[in-house]
Amino acid sequence: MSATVPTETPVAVHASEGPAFSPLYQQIKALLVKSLQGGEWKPGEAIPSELELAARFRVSQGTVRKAIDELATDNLLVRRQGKGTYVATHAEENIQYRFLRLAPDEGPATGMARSFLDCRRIRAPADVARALDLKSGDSAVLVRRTLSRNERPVVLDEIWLPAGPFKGLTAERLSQYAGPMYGLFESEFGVRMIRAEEKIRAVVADASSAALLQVPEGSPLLSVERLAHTYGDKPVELRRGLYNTASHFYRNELN
Amino acid sequence: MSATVPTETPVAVHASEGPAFSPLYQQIKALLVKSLQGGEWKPGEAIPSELELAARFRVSQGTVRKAIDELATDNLLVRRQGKGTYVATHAEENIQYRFLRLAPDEGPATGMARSFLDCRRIRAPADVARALDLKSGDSAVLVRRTLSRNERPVVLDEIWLPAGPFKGLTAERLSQYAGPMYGLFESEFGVRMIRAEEKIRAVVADASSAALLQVPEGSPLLSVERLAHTYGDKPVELRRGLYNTASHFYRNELN
DNA sequence: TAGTGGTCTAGACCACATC
DNA sequence: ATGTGGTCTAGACCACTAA
Repeated sequence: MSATVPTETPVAVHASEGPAFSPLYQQIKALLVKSLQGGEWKPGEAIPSELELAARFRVSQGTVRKAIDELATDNLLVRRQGKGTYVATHAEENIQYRFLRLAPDEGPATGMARSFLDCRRIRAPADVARALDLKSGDSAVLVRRTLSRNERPVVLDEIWLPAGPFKGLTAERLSQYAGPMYGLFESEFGVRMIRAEEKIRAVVADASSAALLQVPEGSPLLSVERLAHTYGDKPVELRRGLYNTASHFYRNELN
Repeated sequence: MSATVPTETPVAVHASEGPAFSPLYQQIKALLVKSLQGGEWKPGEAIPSELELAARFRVSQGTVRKAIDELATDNLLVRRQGKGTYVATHAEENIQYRFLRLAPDEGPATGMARSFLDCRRIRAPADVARALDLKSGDSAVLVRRTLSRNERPVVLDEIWLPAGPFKGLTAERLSQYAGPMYGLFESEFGVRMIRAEEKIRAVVADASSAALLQVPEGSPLLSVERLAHTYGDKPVELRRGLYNTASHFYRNELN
């Protein structure tokens, strides 16, 4: 128990060592990320207390604290006063869709009904392969689905994933899983999404999109291309969404 | 010099005082915001050193530090190692448009050419009055302008401001001012924008928008409605933008 | 009551900018 | 050489949670 994790190799000290000085707490932060990435602590679990980590890394509590603080603002960890610090998880999140910024014009932002159209394995097109860092010819999983509110489809998503890490993903498993999709990815495939970039444009609906979203062909739609990354800024999901913004809007905060 | 600012009334101590416990550093933060709002330190100027502030508030440097840290992440202050801590300003910002999230598909994100269409004083329509917390019948300033890249218009903005604080704003002053518009608002009218929310939709161009943006009528455009706030979360600008996303996109980061 | 994170302090020293 | 912010420490005490 007390010795399962030996005192870590003391990190490089903060003496002037020529190039690339890095504060102790940044080094601790990197070590913690490594442990998270390596699965030493699983999503939803508590990590050791600050004092334990301080002993393990041979630094003061304050230094560990600063490292954890940054990981908490990065949403990799969640602090709970009196209880401990936990690995963030998509599974038990109150917010249904952590990255979905779509809100209804009126009424509460209730959950939306999912409907999976298909889930196929195909060779990744060149642009998808480029975005996901795949070699040309590598196969990918393509999932298509809609989200509806009040029986009306609002979102049409086309989700590209590298086939390797997502072996065994089927439309059935997607339908049966209750929580958010990223929760499934995390618990079943060990891929945790931590950050994403979106490129947003206005486009017009083509015939097939119009049919699926039940709008006239040529209607304006919001095109949202999301590239989601896991640890180490590795891109692992390319999601192309079309949003009907007739009674919804994409909300953003600028600071 | 040393006594121009007397020791501040010691803040409420952190004894259990029934309802609403607030950490010392939060109280310091509030006091600093008050000084910023009151103009004790102007945008671009340095605030007193951490040790000076610690003496003034009768707390430790670490407590002042934590308060300043939060104000820095809120973009109200800017820390410069070895020099001091400065009041953030829109005037001398490297980034041309702090809140504009539009990026070109190709090429660098160079500055865009502004062109002011008009600047009028009119009674605020009901929806604008509601957004800006004006009484119905209050007058407002309406500025219309375009932003162009490579001689092609990309953005058409309709900017609503409360007439009171912006007395004396004319199209001419807008055209003559070199920097970003928020820099003008800050230095000439004492209104500093701190935070904004945007609601984004896809729409189609009507006749007049299409003409100004040089696109066919019915083209898809990104509608970006921005509500910008100053200190105390007071809304002071409603900006309705139409973006041509044929060769540009709205970029967003999700954490 | 014990353990956790949260706050606050005082002091040392480092890195950076300026004179 | 001086002054600024940046890092790190050690220790005290508070607030919250759970047994």
